[in-house]
Amino acid sequence: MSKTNLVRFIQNIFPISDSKAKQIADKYVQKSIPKNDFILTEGHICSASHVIESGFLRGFIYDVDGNDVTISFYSKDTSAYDIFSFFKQVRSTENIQALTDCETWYMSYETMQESFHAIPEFREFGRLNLINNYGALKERMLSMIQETAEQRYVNLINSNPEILQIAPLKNIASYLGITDSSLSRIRKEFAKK
Amino acid sequence: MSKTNLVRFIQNIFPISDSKAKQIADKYVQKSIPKNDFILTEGHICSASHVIESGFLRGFIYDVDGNDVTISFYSKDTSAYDIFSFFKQVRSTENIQALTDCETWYMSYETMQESFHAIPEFREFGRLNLINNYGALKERMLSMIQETAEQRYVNLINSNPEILQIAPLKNIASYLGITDSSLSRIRKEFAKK
DNA sequence: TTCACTTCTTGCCATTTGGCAAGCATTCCA
DNA sequence: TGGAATGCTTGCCAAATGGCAAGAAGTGAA
Repeated sequence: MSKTNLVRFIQNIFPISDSKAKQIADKYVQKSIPKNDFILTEGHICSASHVIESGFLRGFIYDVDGNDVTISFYSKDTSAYDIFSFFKQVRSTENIQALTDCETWYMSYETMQESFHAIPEFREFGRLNLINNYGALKERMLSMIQETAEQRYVNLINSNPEILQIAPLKNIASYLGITDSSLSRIRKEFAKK
Repeated sequence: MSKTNLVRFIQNIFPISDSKAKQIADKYVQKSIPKNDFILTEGHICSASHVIESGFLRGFIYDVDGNDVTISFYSKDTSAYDIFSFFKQVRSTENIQALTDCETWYMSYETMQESFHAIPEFREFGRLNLINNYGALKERMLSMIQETAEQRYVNLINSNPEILQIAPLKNIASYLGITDSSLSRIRKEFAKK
């Protein structure tokens, strides 16, 4: 499979020459993930970062009452992994499962460490990627503080409409911080408008 | 003023030799910040990262309705700055203000870039610091999704009791994602227990 | 095809939180 | 020191959300 999208993904985060971007892209390995397969389960160290070529994955944890709580959705041109577990090489509390068949490009922790060392531009790419992820997480936390559930739902419609067609309602509800009953009602109200 | 705490702060994030830690600490410059002074105002690029030796600061934004929303509290042995604005050198939407007189160690963006380049251990320290901040933010977002306002309040009592004595109730309330009236009631209920 | 399972909706009611305003105490200045 | 501003509490009621359960519709597997 062509690494065109992967190269574009890299250059989108850190604008560098095609040749440098290709050199980085070469470190990634293709992988097919069948629907419902896990790329990470809780209690394990996250060993690889997956850049998604196609398909959707879902990250979730089990809360103290055993409820499945969706932490994040991963779609095309995002990286699916537990950042904290991966970079600190500690056990993850998170599960990441394919919602659909997926094609990804992955890189192991070891390869990433070596590549950080060998390719300064990759180091910078990695740093910017981290910062972008931090910024996105902060945005999301602010929306949890400031916005109503309905506003968060509308944001999700606008930013990631496909996921609403793919993930079951209860997953979307827990991602938004509400119950599936409430989301069902919000959706009904929103449809009226 | 002695850089003992600063050196310990560095080694706590990334265990390295005293001499390396001191070499990094040397890049930080002392600064006194009087109560109510701002170290960052919205619309400006965050130009420095402040490691707090003593005192408390508060980060906040104004939401669409002009309400003051507290994003974070900064206390001893944390860094006060807008990570995204600082590392990407873009305008911040955030304000950071001293809640009390503060003593800090700061480093400018330029010095940090030079030091990243010159000291590989500092680079690694910076990366770990970013990852720790990411992890803390993720924890906080999860608590917004999973926990009740009262649980979040109790968490704050346990993790940062001093801030409850220093920051006004409405700041703490918006930090927890609720109104000051609600927090006042939650506090009353909690006191009964 | 059938049967179990999942998904989604909805009704009922409880709980949590918000919005607003009044009242009181404290603090901060001029 | 007087007056304004700020901070906190509380009463009243509305709005948002949760918990639970029932039922309809869709899905998947033997």
